[in-house]
Amino acid sequence: MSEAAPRVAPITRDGNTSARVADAIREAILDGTYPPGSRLRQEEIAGRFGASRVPVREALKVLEADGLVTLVANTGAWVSRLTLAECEEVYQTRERVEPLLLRMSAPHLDTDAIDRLEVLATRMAETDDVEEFLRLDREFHAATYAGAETLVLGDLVTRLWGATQPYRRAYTLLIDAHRQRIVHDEHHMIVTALRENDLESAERTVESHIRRTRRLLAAHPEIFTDAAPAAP
Amino acid sequence: MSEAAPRVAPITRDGNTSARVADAIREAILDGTYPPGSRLRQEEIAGRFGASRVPVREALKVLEADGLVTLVANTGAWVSRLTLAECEEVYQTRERVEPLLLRMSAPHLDTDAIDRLEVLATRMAETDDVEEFLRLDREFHAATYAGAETLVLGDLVTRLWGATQPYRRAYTLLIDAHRQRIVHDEHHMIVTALRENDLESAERTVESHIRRTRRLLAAHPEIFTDAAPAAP
DNA sequence: GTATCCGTGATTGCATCCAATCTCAACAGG
DNA sequence: CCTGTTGAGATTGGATGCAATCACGGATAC
Repeated sequence: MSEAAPRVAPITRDGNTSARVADAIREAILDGTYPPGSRLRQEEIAGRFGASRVPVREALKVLEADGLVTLVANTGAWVSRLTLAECEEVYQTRERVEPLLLRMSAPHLDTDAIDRLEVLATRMAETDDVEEFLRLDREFHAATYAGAETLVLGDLVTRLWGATQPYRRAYTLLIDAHRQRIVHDEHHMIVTALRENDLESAERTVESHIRRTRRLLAAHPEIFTDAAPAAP
Repeated sequence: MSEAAPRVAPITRDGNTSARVADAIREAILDGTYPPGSRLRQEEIAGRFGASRVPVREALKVLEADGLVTLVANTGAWVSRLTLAECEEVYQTRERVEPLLLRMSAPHLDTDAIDRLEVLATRMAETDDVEEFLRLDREFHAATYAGAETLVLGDLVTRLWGATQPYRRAYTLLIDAHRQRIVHDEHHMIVTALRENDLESAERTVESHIRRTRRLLAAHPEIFTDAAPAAP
């Protein structure tokens, strides 16, 4: 490893080092610290967390199942890179699945929760910072789904969001998305539909919200052709 | 462990022991060898495969991400057991996602492939053996999706099938599903829709095919209350 | 100048060993 | 008779070390 990375976490012996490592790597991928195509070396990561390579390997396996990391036997691990086609596939899947999750969540959202959604939607329209926009966007949609008492579907949607996060960031940087009024209109439409308990309308709105993003991504294939050391 | 389990596989050193172990455990869960709720001991599995516990643990992590195994830190691993509500959730997800996968697959299925589908559907209607019925059913639907050149959606559907496989088996045993004419009618309807390149009809048919199964499962909650040593 | 073939260093995969934690049954107390 | 506690055994979690494999640069042939 090139430089002596400082230990990010103190030594804990709580019996789930690999889970901590997985969460930290996931976080680093989602916040852009590890961009798509970058190599993940076991020893470097292990050093960074004051752990051995065993829990790191387990974490990488988990992240591979999450679709965030691509492993090649005897060769190494890279942060997954999606092609445009794969990204569209994920978005199409989201178009089908997120309306369902919203439908399951809606009945359990009380007035307070919906008020908070409105606040988030408004703050999102006002911020100029891309990272904050992304964070609020994620938080908003997560909050719309928070009522769902699901075991598998919530995890699935989280995974789908995670897989496309780097491209959402690139696209937001490119498009200046917070300026696109339609995005915020859609968010407020979702809030209204939830307030009025109109599940049909809520479902249709998220669906077209996602579809619109997919089509915009498809209109900017250059996002997917950035050069960087990558796995095949 | 009670008896010395024979080595199932010869010693290979191809650099992916953990993948082999994961596949084998998955297989064992899907074919009912390890029923839901049964405990998976690392050492026993390691012995069975002539491997050490390290690759076994990696395999268990992967299977946990697949939803097939439930891990509890410092305690152990169990084959996942779904509640009726969770199972319905998975089925509802499948109702949304599989039509999409079929739509993506259909254009790439040639006449030969569709002929083979018809053969599978017919054989399924003729068999009396539950295990064979399950195998053919799985094979039929997998074949309808085989045209899809997807990276994530195919895996997702495979996962969803895997998570519900034990309950599909229990339900088939209970219901004598191969006698239910509607099942085979639906299969043939899918074949016909594919032959006529009618994507809308194909989508709607798989959707109701899955929905019907979900409702039948919901009508037999006793499937989910079998007593067995289980994780909380 | 280009393509092919090693050989060395770096990196991964796995087995073994030790520490930490949980399970479970026997036991003491109410 | 029931409940809470405790200690031995079983089981998991993680660190270290070694063998296998791969990446990559230099040398050689054409």
